[in-house]
Amino acid sequence: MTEIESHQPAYTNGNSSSTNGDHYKNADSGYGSQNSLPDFPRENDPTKEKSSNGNSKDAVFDEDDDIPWGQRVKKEKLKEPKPEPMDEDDDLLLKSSSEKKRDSSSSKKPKIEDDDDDDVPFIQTMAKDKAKKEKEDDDVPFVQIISKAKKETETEKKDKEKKKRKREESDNEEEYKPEKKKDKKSKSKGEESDSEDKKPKKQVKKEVKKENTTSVKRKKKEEEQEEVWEWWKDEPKSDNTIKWKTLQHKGPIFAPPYEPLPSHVKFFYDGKPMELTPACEEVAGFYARMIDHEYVTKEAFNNNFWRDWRKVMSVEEREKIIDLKKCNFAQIDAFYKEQSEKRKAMTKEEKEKIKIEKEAEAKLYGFAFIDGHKQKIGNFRIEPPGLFRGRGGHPKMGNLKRRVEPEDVIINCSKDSEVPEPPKGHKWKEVRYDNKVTWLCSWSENVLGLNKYIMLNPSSKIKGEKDYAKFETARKLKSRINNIRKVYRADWKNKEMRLRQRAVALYFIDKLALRAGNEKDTEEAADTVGCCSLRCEHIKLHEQLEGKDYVVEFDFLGKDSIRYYNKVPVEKPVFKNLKLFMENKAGADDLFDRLDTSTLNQHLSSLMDGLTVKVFRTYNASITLQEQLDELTNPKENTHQKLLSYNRANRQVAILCNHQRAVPKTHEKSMENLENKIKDKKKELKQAKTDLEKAREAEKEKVKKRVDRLKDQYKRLKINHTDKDENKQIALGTSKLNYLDPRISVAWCKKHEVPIEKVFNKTQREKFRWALDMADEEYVF
DNA sequence: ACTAAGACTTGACCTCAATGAC
DNA sequence: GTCATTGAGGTCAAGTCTTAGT
Repeated sequence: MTEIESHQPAYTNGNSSSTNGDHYKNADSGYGSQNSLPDFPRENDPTKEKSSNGNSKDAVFDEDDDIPWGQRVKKEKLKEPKPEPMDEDDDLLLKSSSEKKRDSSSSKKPKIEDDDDDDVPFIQTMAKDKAKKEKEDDDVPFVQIISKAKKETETEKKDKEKKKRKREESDNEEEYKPEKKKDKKSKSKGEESDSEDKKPKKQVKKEVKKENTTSVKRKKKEEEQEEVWEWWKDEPKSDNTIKWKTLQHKGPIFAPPYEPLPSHVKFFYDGKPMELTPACEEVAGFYARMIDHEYVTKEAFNNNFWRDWRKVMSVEEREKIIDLKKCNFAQIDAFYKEQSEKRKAMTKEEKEKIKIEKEAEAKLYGFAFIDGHKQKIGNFRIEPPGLFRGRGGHPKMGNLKRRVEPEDVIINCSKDSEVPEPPKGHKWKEVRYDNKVTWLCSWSENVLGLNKYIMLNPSSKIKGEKDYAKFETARKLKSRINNIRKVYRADWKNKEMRLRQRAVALYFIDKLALRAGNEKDTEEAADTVGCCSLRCEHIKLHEQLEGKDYVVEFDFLGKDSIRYYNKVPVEKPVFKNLKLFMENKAGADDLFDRLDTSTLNQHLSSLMDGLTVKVFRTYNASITLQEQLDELTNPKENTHQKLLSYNRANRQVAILCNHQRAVPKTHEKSMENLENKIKDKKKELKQAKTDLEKAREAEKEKVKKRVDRLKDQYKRLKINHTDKDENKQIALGTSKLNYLDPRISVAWCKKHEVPIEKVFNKTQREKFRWALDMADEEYVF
């Protein structure tokens, strides 16, 4: 019999379902982040000892540090709430003033060098003690930093040289120009409008200009290779339903065919080896490869797998294999593990060979030509078959995701382009010429029946333009937000329930950056919610909690079944309305029963062109970054310290958006290691200081340098430690990539003379090329 | 008006290679 | 050299929002 062991999951968050109470366990292991806009003092995470002693706002509770949050609440004296009719105007006036507070409170935020921890966001307080010690050694010379910077630029140089060599090698093979010519040819055929012609002309002009300069050759080569389409310098186009004029590409790369297992690798049924047909064996292999994963401990996963596996079995197999528990996949599992070990152990040459092959493939299939411009494709490989890995309590987890054949694939390209060839002996499902969409290929996935697409990379014009537009909409919201807030505040006392619900929901969306919360099919997806789909069971109302009035306690599973847990003081009319909405309802009833996302979005678009729920998330994320950067950055500090501030600002956004990440198992150990290093460094530094005192005059200078160097190293370690610790369960990447107007970061870098590479990696720089080019240090979101 | 499908963005997870520590 | 750690990049699921269909 196979061991279907109950392995410890590698990651612990996200997989709890709301029905079994698992997520409360998760909460105790540190997942409740307290998030709201920064103007709300962030409460300490009850689950972390470290965090509970830093924030003086919560000083009342210091004595209770070890008491679970829930119990603290009981300890609190419950003041009798004054039942006031919510419709009264003075009631609302009261809120307006607190709203004002919200707008100005941000200026109260402390600088990080400030010793006073009042108001420090909870995560920052975690490293408070250490940060304080750090302050002793405030004046550290720049020597080390400079030398490190040098090192980095040197490696970067090397890197560039390597790349250049590569480029030069490949330069002869493929030229971009012919494609351009082709494009022009097709244009001269008369299909294209002349307005479209403007863009390529501009580009050409630029190239010609360069040719007249001295170092023509190299520059030209580089330019051609990288081909930056500076679309943001072009006139904005009038019709954005047309996504392209010409589109040409090579189609997708399919998953390699299944390679049957070598004969010595056996599947065992009921203790006896059993030969499987290739189709059956392949699916068995999918399962075998997941044997270590938490998935195989889940009933739904096993059931779904079992059902689908049986479908691909031959009649004989189906007759014989009747119990999953009697299946032993151990040898198959071992075989695939061995394979991956082998891959790791390959020589440099072998690895290099594979790399080159992949690059060649990417060169051919990884680019499309849009309106004559070469553009990177995002995902040119079709998803391989496997078992569906739905997250949270997804009802379809473990279902077989079948292999996609060319016969499933629709190709989209322009009529006059070379239509990609299907693999030999195959046909495309369809070739269409739809320039109202941006995808190059599509197919329908069998588990949920949804369409999948091959689309362009974020660095492409098509994606970039949209991204740019997104941030422009968010900026427009900035100029309208006061008015919009006024509108929804007024609606809190609207006669119509539906409008009141809308107004309260909008308040949450604005204040907490919640997602919209579309309705979901419970048969097809995990039970997760957003704002509009919140149910009564997801919030608790506290007239008083932790010294604050009218606190709403949120606890629900959001996107990807990530838990959202937050206690938020709200304004009184909101609180009263919530009470009203929940009257005579059961836990599973919708909180906003008269509201859905389309109604809400319709309303929003009537308030401002292009406004949807999502825009609030973008707006709040970006404005938070900007405010936090202004507050946290100290121009006197060195680059490292500034970067810590940047990360902290970024982190505030990630907290707001509830972007969590699983804490790696190795985290504690890794922190311990760092702490040891810090201790060692401190000793070393102490020694050096003593040496300095004893040193003779001639040697003083030398020893002084050593002390300085050590000081710097010590400090850097500390910063590293702080940053890491604060970051342990917060993921910064998502917000950086999707919510933060990149121009804010670019401007900050310019203003504070921080190299942009420290903030955006290569991919991010490519995606945000438009922002790098556009923003100066004056840029204001 | 309502639902379903389609298109596109957002998001966590995962792999792998580079790097650093020893 | 080995091993652990990190970060980039890739993967693909899960959202949002729009559009099409009835």
